[in-house]
Amino acid sequence: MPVAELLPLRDIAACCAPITREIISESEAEQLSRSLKAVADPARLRLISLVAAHEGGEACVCDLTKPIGLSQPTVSHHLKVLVDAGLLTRSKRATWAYYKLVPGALDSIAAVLTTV
Amino acid sequence: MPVAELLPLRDIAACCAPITREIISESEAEQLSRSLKAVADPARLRLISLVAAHEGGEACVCDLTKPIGLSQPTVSHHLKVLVDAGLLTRSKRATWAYYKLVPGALDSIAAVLTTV
DNA sequence: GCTAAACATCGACGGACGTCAATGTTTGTG
DNA sequence: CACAAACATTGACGTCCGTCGATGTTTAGC
Repeated sequence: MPVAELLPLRDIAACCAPITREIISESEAEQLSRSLKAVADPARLRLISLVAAHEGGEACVCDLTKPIGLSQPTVSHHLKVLVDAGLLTRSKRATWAYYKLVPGALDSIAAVLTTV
Repeated sequence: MPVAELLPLRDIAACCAPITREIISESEAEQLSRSLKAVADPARLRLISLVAAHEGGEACVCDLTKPIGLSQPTVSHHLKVLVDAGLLTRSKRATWAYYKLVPGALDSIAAVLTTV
C-alpha cells in the first residue's frame, strides 16, 4: 500500500461517513489509510506546521530545510508526498517553489475520525 | 519509528495544540505520528469500524476474522497495535477476548488535525 | 552563453511493516 | 486428567518507507 497516487482529499470526505458510524468498506479503508499515511510521519507533520506558521501561510523549500534538520532532497520528497495527498499546493515563482496548505484538507481527514 | 510503545492518547490531546496553530515540536511530532500510524492501516481502520458497529460496542477476535478476511494471528496483531495506541481496550472473559473502543480516543487525534 | 542558486529526480541502503504458518498459553468441558 | 477452543506469541519473508549523496533541470544575473 504505497503512500503515493492519491485521490483528492475532497473525495474522502465526500465518500466516507465517520468510521464509527457505518462499517467502512475495503476500498474506503484503503483510500483513507493512504491519506492518513501521508500525515503519519513526524517530518511531514512538522512541515505542515511550519508551512502554516510561515508568513503568508506559504513557505519555500529553503525556508524549511534548516528548521527541520533534513537534507534538501528529503524535504522535497516529503513535500511531494503531501502535495500528492492533496494536503499542500505547490506554486513555482522564479527559482523558488512555494508550498501552501489546502484549506479544509486536514479537516476532511479529522471529520472521518470524529465520533461525536 | 515503530508503531508500538505508545503513550496513552490522552497525553497527545493534553500536550498538543492543533498543528496548524502552533509549530509542533520534534518530540510532539514523533508522538502524534505514532498515534496516526496506528490508525493509518486499512485493516485497522476496518477493525475499528467493525468493533464500533458490533452489538454492545464490543467484539471478540472470532467475530472479526471472517468479515475482515485475515488470519487470526494477523487480526490479533492489529488489535494489539490498537490497544497499545490507546484506541481499544481488551477485556478477557472465559476464553474470549473482547475489544471495545476507548471513548474520545479517535476524537483526540482528530482534534490535533482540525484547523478551524 | 556561463555561472550560481533553488529545486526535483534517481539510485541505493537500512529499518520498519503486514502477513502467515507454526507453536505456546489459558480456559472450559467431559 | 486429557482434549478442544480461543487467543497470543514467535519466526520468517517480501514489500514499503525514510534518508542521503549524486545528478539533472530550470531560472536569474553578469
